[in-house]
This record gives sequence, structure tokens and C-alpha cells, in this order.
Amino acid sequence: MNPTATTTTCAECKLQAHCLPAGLDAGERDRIDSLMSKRIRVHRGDALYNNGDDFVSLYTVRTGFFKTSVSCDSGREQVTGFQMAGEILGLDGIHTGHHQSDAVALEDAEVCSIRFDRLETVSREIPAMQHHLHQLMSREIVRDHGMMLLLGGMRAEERLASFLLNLAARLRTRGFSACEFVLRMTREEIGSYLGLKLETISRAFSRLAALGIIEVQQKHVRILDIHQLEHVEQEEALAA
Amino acid sequence: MNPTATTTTCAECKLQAHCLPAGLDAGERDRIDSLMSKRIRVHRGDALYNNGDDFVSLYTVRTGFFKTSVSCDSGREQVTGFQMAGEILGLDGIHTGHHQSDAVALEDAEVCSIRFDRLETVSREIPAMQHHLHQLMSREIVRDHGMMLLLGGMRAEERLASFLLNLAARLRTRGFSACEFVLRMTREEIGSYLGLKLETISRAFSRLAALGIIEVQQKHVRILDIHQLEHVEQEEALAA
DNA sequence: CGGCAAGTTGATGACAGTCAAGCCGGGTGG
DNA sequence: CCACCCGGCTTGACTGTCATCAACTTGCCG
Repeated sequence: MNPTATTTTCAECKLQAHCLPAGLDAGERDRIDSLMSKRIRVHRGDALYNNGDDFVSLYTVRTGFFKTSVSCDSGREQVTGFQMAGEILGLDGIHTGHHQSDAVALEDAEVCSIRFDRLETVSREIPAMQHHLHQLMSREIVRDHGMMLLLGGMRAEERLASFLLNLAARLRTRGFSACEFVLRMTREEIGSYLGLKLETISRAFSRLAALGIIEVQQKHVRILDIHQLEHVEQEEALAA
Repeated sequence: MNPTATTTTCAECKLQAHCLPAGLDAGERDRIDSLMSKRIRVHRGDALYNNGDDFVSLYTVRTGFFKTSVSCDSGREQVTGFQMAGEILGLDGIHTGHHQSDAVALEDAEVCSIRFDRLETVSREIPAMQHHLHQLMSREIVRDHGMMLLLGGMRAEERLASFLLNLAARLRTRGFSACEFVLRMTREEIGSYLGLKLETISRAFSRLAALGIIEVQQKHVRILDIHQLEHVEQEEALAA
């Protein structure tokens, strides 16, 4: 069905440049291939792993779309990220040897699993691989700090604007249209991610649409004026 | 002045158990000692590094207290963490080779600097060291996800309560009193960290004090009822 | 075609932000 | 040694943004 799903090695995979092997030479890449223990299919709505599961492998998304979330004892759930093709899942499990979050497929998906103990072994042999792994983990930390900035102070429309811009940028690097796309998640999931309620997300969409910055029809979004979207704070002042 | 400031090796350092060498055997620890290029003094209010600086080393706090923060173009600043003895600074620099945040001393401090390229070299030789580094980075990711949960949905008093509990726990593992301590940061810095304004922090302190859960006198805090502090959500319902 | 999940929109209210005034405490200089 | 000053903190009154509750619409899938 999906052609990329039939390739079996990183060397043949179109996602190479955005995935774990990014920046490695051919020989090094072949070593990674040797790590890929297996490919796993996850159906829409199913979990790749859950909080508390033993941590064995990292996963790279091959096709499909995931959300990761943490929850506290009082039942509140916080979506911590959305992952698309080429992105890594499972880094939170390294700390204690148990996953500290849930990873759920938002559409039928396929991931490559990489045993972490073997990845460490290969990292010891290939400095580029080692450094690359460290960069990946550091990137996740930097990304999380950006989310803290967003959650700590931004208003609803700013949050949504930066969410859309982030999504657009990630789609663009994968060769998809950056200004027109289909959301894979519900308003409630976006709200959980951005620290808002679903009604507020809905209203923020409507408002950005009314300002002529985007067009929204349910899950279909088109960015009409990316420059204005990047300056939503000012636009808000302008509208007042 | 400070006795720990005169020791020169990890083996002699009292912080061993809470610092980078935690969990390593004596031989491995000696390898870490070989990494410690130098010790750096940072005066209260001075930066250990700033956003954009070249990333060369990680730092472990020896004495003193730091805050790290990121800021966006519109000038808003978000404190991303407070670091005390034994904790690591600088992980955000690995990704791009440039620090992505500021690290400022909240009181006169001393840190050990560890050249990251050398740490990677040693990691390749000592699997335990390698895994330990990965655990450290993963812990930072897990911590950040916890902050996202806090920033995403908690009310002011819950945020302050979990901040105080976290501080208490970290002080306890270092042998300090967990129920009585002096805050090293201002209300404004706490507010930035917790996504609130300083007035709200002040009110939250007053309210927790009025409920008999804590005692506050400026920067001096005493936890009177740690169990109640852990259940502030319920207490709030109770008070209504 | 029916049923249900997801999304929109409106009315109202709560919580934290803003603005403002005053207090406390520590350090400095007369 | 005291008075002053200034940063940090507290408290009050009012406002604004987002949450909540509720009614209704849309669109999808069996």
C-alpha cells in the first residue's frame, strides 16, 4: 500500500535524512540497519507503549502520526508532543528503565524499533552515531523548554499560532505543503498540548480565520498569511 | 572557606553520590576526574553562559544555586529550572553546539566544568559512564514533561505546592532539612518558572500559610504539614 | 438513515493579571 | 547609630482571558 513501508533498510528509506541516520555516512548507516530489530504496526488509537512499561527500545516513526502524553494521579492528562515521520519516540524511558509516558497512534502507523542497549553498543564504536544520539536528546530538551515558554506565558491565539507554524515547518522539511494540511488530532488533544480547553482552541481557530490569517474547515487548515501568523501578538493589539 | 571547595577530585567530593559520578565504581570515577578541566567561580548575578555562546562543556554545580531561562524575541523570559549542588547545567547546548539558554548564579557559586568532547570519548570506553549520561539527559526530558503538566493545567496553589515539594525532596537527598529552608530566588523568578506573576505567587504563599500548611517569612519557608501540601487540590475543594 | 463523536458558538463566571499603594528589611552614608 | 533608600514583598480593587455549561451543527461510519 504505502511504498515506503516495503523498504527494509535505512539506506533505501526515504526518511533517512530526517531520521536517526541523518548525517551519517553509508558505512555508519549500515550499522544502524543492523540495529533495527523489527518494524511494528500500530493501529489508530492503540498504544505503542504505556506509562510503566519496560523500556527496551526507541522507536522512529515510519508512517503515521503519534501523540505522547503524561498524566498525574488526579487523572489530568497532558499531551507532551505529536510525532510524525522520522521522529523519535521513547527517550523518556531511559532514565528509569520504564516508560514514563504513553505513546498512542493518531492514525494507523508503522515504526522501526531500535533496541537501546544495542544502540549504545554501536554508539561506542561510531563517534558520529554517539554524537548524533546526544544531539537528538538535547533537541528534545530544547524543544521542551520552548513548550515551557509557550505554556508559561502565551495567550491562546499565540499558542495556536506557534503550534501551526511548528507543524508547518516540520511538514515542509518532509516535502509536504507547509501552508495547507490536515490535522491528525482533535481540538481536545491540541488543547491538552497547548494548555487550553477544546472550546478555546475552537474559538482561536475561528478568530484567526476571521482575521484572514488562516482558513479552517474542521481538520483541514490552510495558512493564508504566514507572516501575519508569525506576529499574532502584534495583530491582537492591532485588533483592539 | 567552604570545605568542599578545597577538594580537587570527585573521589574526595561529598557530592559524588548526587553528581555525575553517581553509580560508578572507583576506577571509573577516576576517569571522570581526568575530565574535569577546571573549576569556575561565578558571582551572584553573573552568567555561567548565555544564549548563543559556544557550547564546549557541561557543568556540575559544586556550591551555590543557579537558574536557567529561555526568552523569546518579544522579550518574555521563562525560567526553565533551578539547579543546586550536584545538578548539571548545559545539556541544551549539545543540539546545535551553541547554548540555547542563560544560566545565572542566584548566589556566589562554584561549578566543575567538563569538556563535552572528552566526556563523549570516555563514554565510549566506559559503558556505565555512557549509560549514566543517557539517563541524565532522559531525566531532564522527564522533568520537563512534568513541568509541562504543571504549566498546562494546574492552579496557582497547586503549582506552588509542587514546586515546594520538589525543592524539599531535592534538599532532603542532599542531607538538608526538607521542611525548613531559605529560598534563593525571588517571587518573580518563581513566578516565571511556574507561569504566574509575582503577585500571584505572593498570594499563593499567603493562602497556604493561612491554611496552616506552611509558614512563610520572606524567603524563609517552613513546611508544617507535608501531607496536606501533597493534596492541595483537595484542600482547595475543602475550603470552598 | 440513524447515531454518535467532534466541533462551533453563546452566555456566564472564576481565576489570575494588572495597576496601585503601602510595608518590610537590609545596606549605605551622613 | 540612626535615617534613609531601595528592592523585594504584600495586599487590595478592578479587569480580562479563559473555563465552564449548554445548546446546537456538522460530518462520519455503520
